[in-house]
Amino acid sequence: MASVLEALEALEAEARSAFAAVRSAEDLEKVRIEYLGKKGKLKDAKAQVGQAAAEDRPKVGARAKELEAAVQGCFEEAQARLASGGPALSGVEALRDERLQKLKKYEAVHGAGSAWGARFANLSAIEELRKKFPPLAEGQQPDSNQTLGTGRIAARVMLRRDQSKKLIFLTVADQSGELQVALWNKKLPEATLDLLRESLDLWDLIGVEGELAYTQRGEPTLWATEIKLLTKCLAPPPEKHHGLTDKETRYRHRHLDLISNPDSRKAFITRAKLVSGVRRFLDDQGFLEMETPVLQTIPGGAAARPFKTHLNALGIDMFMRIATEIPLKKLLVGGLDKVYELGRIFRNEGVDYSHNPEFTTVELYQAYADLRDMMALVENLVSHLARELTGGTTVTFRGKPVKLGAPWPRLDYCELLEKHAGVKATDEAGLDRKIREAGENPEGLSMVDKIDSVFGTYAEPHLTDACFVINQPVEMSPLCKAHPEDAAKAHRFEAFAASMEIANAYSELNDPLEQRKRLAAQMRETWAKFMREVLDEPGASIGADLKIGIEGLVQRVEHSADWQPTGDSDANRLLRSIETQVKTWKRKDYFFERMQRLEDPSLLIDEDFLHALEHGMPPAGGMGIGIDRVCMLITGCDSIRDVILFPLMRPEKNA
RNA sequence: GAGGGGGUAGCUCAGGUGGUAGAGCAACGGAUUUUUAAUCCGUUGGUCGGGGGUUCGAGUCCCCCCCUCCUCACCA
Repeated sequence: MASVLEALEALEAEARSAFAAVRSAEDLEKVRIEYLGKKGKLKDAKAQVGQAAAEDRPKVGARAKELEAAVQGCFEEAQARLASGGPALSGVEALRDERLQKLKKYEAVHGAGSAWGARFANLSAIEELRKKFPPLAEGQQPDSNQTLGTGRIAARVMLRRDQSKKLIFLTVADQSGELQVALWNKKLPEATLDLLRESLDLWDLIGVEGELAYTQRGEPTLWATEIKLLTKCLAPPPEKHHGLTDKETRYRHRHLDLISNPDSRKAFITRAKLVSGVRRFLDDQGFLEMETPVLQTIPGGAAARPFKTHLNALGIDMFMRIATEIPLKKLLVGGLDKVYELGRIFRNEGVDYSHNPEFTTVELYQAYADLRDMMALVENLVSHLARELTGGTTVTFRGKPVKLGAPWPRLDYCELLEKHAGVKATDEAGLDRKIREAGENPEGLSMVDKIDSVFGTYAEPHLTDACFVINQPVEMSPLCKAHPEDAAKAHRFEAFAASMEIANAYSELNDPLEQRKRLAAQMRETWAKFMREVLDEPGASIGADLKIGIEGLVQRVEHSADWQPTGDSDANRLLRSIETQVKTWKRKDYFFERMQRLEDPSLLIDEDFLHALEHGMPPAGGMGIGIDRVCMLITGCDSIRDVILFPLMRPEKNA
C-alpha cells in the first residue's frame, strides 16, 4: 500500500512540474496527452488501485480521485497561463476542423468560395460512361494503354486509395452508379495533384474530366486531366463499408441514408417511377388529374380521425383531408367523367409497419362504369407496374412470395369468414365466441364491428397473393351501392396483397335519398357508440342520474330513424354533464376530441355533398389505391417507413 | 396502451461475477507509381441516452425518465 500511495504522490509532484514547465501550446498538448491522455500516466495510476490489497483500496481509491482532480487543475492552470484559445477540440468538432483546414488550403489556391463550386456543365451520367468500356472476357488482359474516349462527370468521393504521392485512386458515385477515378501525375499537373492530395476528403463533391481506360486489373477508370472541387463536405461521413445501419438515423437524416445505402436510394427511385407510372397509365386511359382541397371544413369520405387546424383569417377550425372522395364525386356531378387525384391524405391514427399519419393514395372515379371496370383497372395497373419495375409479377414481401399477376381471384367475404373463422356472418353468438378466443371483448360492438373484427383477425392473414374480396355486408360500406342481385351486400371490393388492404372500390352510391339514410344511420351509430364508451370507460365514475340519462339517449338514438342531434336539448345537456366529469379521466383527450366532433352535426352529415348528389351524379365506379403499400410490395420493403422519405418521428428532446 | 430487443468514439460494433472502456473504419504523421472495403508502421479521439442512488470505485447493480426497433392492440 505504501508503495502505491507513494507512487501517486510522486506522480502528482511530477505532473505539477511538467505542466509548470510548459511554454507553448504544442508542449501543453504533449504534456496533456502524457498525463491525461487515453494511455496517460494518470490512467496507469488509477489502474493500480485495483491491484492494491482489498483492505487498502478505499484509501488508495480516494487518493487517486484527488490526484485526478489535481492534475486536471494543473492542466487548466497551464492552459489559462498560455491563454491558448480555449479547450482542445474533441470528437466531431476536431474532425470538422480538419476539413475546414483543408477547405482553406484549397481556397488559398483557387480563391475564396472556390470550395463551394459552380456550374459544371456537359456532364455524362456514370452509367453512360461505363457503357463505353467493352466487356472483358474471362481472364482477358485489358489493354490499359488504350483510351476509350473521354468523360466528364460530377460525383461524390466515396473511397480514396493513395498508391503513392503520384497516384491516387478514388471511387466516386453519382445518382446512376459508381466509377473509379485516377489522379496521376502523368495526366494531371503536379500542383493540382499535390493540392488535392492534401485537401480532398471523403464525401467531397468533385467535377472530373478525363480519359477513359481500363487499369491493369481491368477496372473501368476515368483518368483525370482536369479536376475541381464542387462542394466541400465538412461533416464526417459514416463508415465506408458498413454504411449507416441505425434505422433512427436513417429516417431522421434521410440524406445520409440515400448516400450510404444504394438499396434505399433505389427504393425511392422506384417509388418515383411507380408514381409516374400510375399517372401515365390513368392519363392514357383518358383520366384527368384533379386537385381538390387538403384543408376542409368537413373531413369526409372515410371514418378516420382527422387532424385539426385553424384558419386565422376566417376564425374557423379546419381539418386536413382524410380522403379525396367527396370533392371528386362532386366533379362527376359537374360533368368530368373520368377523374383521379394522386396525393397525400392525413389520418390522426396509429403508426406501425403499414401505417403512417400522412400517406399517399390515388382515388379515381369513372362515370357510367362500375365495380367490374375498377377490378380490371387495378389488377392490370398493379401487374403492369410490377412487371415494368421488377421484371416479373411475383414479388417477395417479408420473405414470402406474393403473386401480383392479373387476374386476381374473386373471394366472397362471407365465404372467407366461414372458411377461416368457421362462423357465419349472421351468427352473432359465434362471432362473439371468436372475438373472445382472440382475447377481445365483443361487448358494445355493433354487428358490423364484430364481423369486421373477426374478418380482420381470422381471414386477412390468409390473403397473401393479390385478390379481390367482394360482397361485403352493405352496412360496412355507407358510400357504396347495394349489390344488384342481393340488397344485403355491397357492390364493392377490397383488394388485398400480403394481408394488407391495397385498394378499395365501389359501384358508387348516387341515390341522394339512400345516401342520406346511410349517413344518418352511421351518425346515430357514432353517437350511440360514444355514449356506450362513456358508460363503459374503466375507472370513470359517473353519477347515477347521468347514467340513466345516457342510457335513455342511447335507446332513443337507436330506435328512432330520424333522430338528429341538432335541437336535441337532452343530448346537449348530457354532453355538458359528461364534459365536466371527463376532465379527470385518464383518456380525457380522446373523449374531448370525440365530443367536439359530436357537437357539430355538420361533421357527420355533409349536407353540401348530399345537395350535390341531388343534382345528379352519374352512376360510377370509384376506387382508392394505397400507393405506399403498393410501393412496399414492389420495392420489397417490409416497412412503410422505408418507402416514405421522411416518415413521422417523434421530435428529439434535448436534455 | 402492453411485452420484448437496443442506445458505448464521427460511423460499424466488442465489453463473465463492479476495478476505472477496446477493435475496425474515418481523422492525423510516415511508407507505397495500377489499387479497389488497397496495404504497412505510428498517433489522437469517449460526461458509455439523461437524471438520481448504493460504493473507495458503476458501461456493469437499484430507481425514475427519454429516444428507437420488433410483436401485439388501435386503425374503412
